[in-house]
Amino acid sequence: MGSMKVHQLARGFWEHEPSLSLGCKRLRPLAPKLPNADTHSHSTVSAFDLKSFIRPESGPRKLGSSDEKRNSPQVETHPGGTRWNPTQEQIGILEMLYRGGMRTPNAQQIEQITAQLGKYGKIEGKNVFYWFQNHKARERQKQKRNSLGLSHCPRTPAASFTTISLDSRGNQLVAERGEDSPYKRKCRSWTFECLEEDSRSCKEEGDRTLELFPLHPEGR
Amino acid sequence: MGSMKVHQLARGFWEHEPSLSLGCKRLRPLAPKLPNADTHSHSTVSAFDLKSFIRPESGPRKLGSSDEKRNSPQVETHPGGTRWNPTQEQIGILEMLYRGGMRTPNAQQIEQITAQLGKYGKIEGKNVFYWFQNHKARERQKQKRNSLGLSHCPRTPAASFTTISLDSRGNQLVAERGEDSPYKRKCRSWTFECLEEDSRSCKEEGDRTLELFPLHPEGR
DNA sequence: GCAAATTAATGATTTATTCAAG
DNA sequence: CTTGAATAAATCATTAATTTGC
Repeated sequence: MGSMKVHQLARGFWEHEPSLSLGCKRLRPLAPKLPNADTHSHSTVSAFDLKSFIRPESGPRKLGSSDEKRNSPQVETHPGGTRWNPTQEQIGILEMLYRGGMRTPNAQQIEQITAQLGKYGKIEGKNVFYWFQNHKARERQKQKRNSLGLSHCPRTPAASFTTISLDSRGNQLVAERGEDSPYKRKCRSWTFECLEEDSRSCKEEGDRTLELFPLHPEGR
Repeated sequence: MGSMKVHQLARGFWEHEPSLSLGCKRLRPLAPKLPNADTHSHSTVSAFDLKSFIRPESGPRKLGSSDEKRNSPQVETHPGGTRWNPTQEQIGILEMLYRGGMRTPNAQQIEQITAQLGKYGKIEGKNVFYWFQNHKARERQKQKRNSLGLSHCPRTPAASFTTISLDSRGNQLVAERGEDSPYKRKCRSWTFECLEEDSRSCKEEGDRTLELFPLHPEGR
């Protein structure tokens, strides 16, 4: 939960290259526009709240104590807690789900999976998200590579959707593939969180939460 | 607060295809695709504190009264409120920051920006995130297109990093570009949330909030 | 002058790549 | 070398602009 600390030294800053080889995509018309129209409108939806949990504490350094539930038998270390280090059970369940047909779990599913897997070790929703993302991509690559020798790719059996649930008693996760129905919907909303951990800022006080703007009460 | 409802009918489900034409891009399907639906599940959990704001109520329909600030002169409608529709002020500030050099704000910066822009209209952190993502990408495209006629691309002046801050008194956002430091760090953590809103469910009572899981009290 | 029909922008997602920790 | 993490490119989907037919 909370505090995850990912640090990464940014490389240049992805200014990838100027490569002119853009190809043949479709160039979108993209005429310049000049919207400046008058004040536009507005608002729409939502707003949620992003909880600003930025837990100031947690020195950038070692810590490794923050987790409460670390009981997992797993050896893993993740001392400084840098990146998720899945336990066997976690991987097993994920693979099971994948084999069951799950490819891109929606937010709710991710939540559930995360909760389940959390019993076996530290994990966050994004880890699950990424896992599926990566696993899917890598399986595809692998298959593509293999297909060079094979005739035509078998194509994954199902294009249907999968819902996970669990048996009421066993606390078992169950992935069932459903047929496609008329609508599919997916939404996800994110809350950004970051514990900053700059080399310099870490010695500062938490974070200033001052009001940046004059505070137009009214707003648009 | 809370309550955001994003609904969107998903298209198939990106099961992209094994399309053999990997060499070239994939052309826009263009064909209508029929969405399918799914029943999903759900429950909540969450590893973090995500407040399970899934407010059952709030019919998908009109509402449109929720905003307090609706006095905007704009004609607007944003009835169902689907996607963020930035106001002029918001765009202006974002562009200012962009011109100031900000390209990929980190989570804290996003929070601050969001808080500020929220004064001018409804907005969420992800909108800010996406805005920068899109704006950056599109500026790049534009430049690339232009560079065809020009000699060499000027390349954006700085690859350095930008931090926003605000002057302690003025409540002004200030974007300052810093030189690159040895470390750059960026982390973001997401909280997944989803309120389902199926075409059918909308006429139903809110949403099923069944507990899929046994509810292991412990959950990580 | 409006409002449906088109088109241009652009918000939101997904996929492909890249980077680096272990 | 494997694979978690993160960014950028490619797409998709909606909304605002515009255009067009009454």
